[in-house]
Amino acid sequence: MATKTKTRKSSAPGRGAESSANGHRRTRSDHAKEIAEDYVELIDDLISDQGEARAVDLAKHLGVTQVTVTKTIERLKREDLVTSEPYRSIFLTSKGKRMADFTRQRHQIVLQFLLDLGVPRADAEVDAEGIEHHISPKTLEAMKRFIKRSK
Amino acid sequence: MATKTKTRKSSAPGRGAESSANGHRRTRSDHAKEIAEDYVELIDDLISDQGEARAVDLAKHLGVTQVTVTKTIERLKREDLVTSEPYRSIFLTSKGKRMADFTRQRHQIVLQFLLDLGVPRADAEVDAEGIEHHISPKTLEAMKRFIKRSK
DNA sequence: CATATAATTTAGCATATGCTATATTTTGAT
DNA sequence: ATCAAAATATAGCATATGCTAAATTATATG
Repeated sequence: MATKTKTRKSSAPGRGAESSANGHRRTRSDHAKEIAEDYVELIDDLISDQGEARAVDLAKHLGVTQVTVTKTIERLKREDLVTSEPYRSIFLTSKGKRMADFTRQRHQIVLQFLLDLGVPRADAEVDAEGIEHHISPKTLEAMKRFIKRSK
Repeated sequence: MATKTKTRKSSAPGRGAESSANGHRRTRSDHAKEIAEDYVELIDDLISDQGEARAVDLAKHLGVTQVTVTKTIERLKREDLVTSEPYRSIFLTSKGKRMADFTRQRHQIVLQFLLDLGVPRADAEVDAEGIEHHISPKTLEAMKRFIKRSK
């Protein structure tokens, strides 16, 4: 019944095949990790700039409600990235601080890289936020080399 | 009461302030859009390479189960990006095809850019998948210029 | 110190993505 | 044509992120 125009049994697409189960949408936990990086970096910034990190400020900066912040903070607590007592401000654990430091450093490199590449600052800042979570060590090094070259 | 070491009312952190509610984690729908881009691009590739796009192949390439694919395809149908009948293969709508074309073009540019930057191919391929969804038009143009320069 | 305001939490809900187990349909081989 | 295998769908569940509304706690001000 019905005309089958193509056989199913060809297997292994020419291009895009070798990526099987990799490279692509990297499991749900990767997304959660991006969120975690955003949070710890912002918490660290707020502590530096304002002396403390309050949920209300996180909410403002992240563009979400305080409820969302509270729930995400609960997860970050479970993952030993932050600590906080009810109705008090939020602190980073040493693990959280380490993540924040690394994330910020990477962020600065990506931003400077985009600027040196000729991307207008406004766009560079937005894009840096978006792509920083997906930069491998190799790419980060290539970006560093490029920045040095640009000096 | 306890000692308060810092006042709360400083407002406007020195750096990282102007990003308020922007630049950062851009609403849940942005994540859904990334997934959509991955799907339509892969569907288009599979149709080109194998003649048709089956859920089982999508699952294999994306590293998720067929159930997850089915559910996401349901959403993409609602968004008028794909069509499919029960137990049949998946097709792109014109809107889906347009998205796939744009996404693939952008992907190629990002990949070539990373390669020209000196990133090893294996890493470049993984990173391209990760960052391609976060590249603004301005950055894409800067990447194109860089590629031309590298020729 | 009493109280209004601000910040936080709790409760309840929605959506997107992911899973396993099981049922159903299609495909392919005999 | 039958029947086993492959593909797909359905049911039911879990987690992460997001929301509004309402309750609770802390802070600031008179």
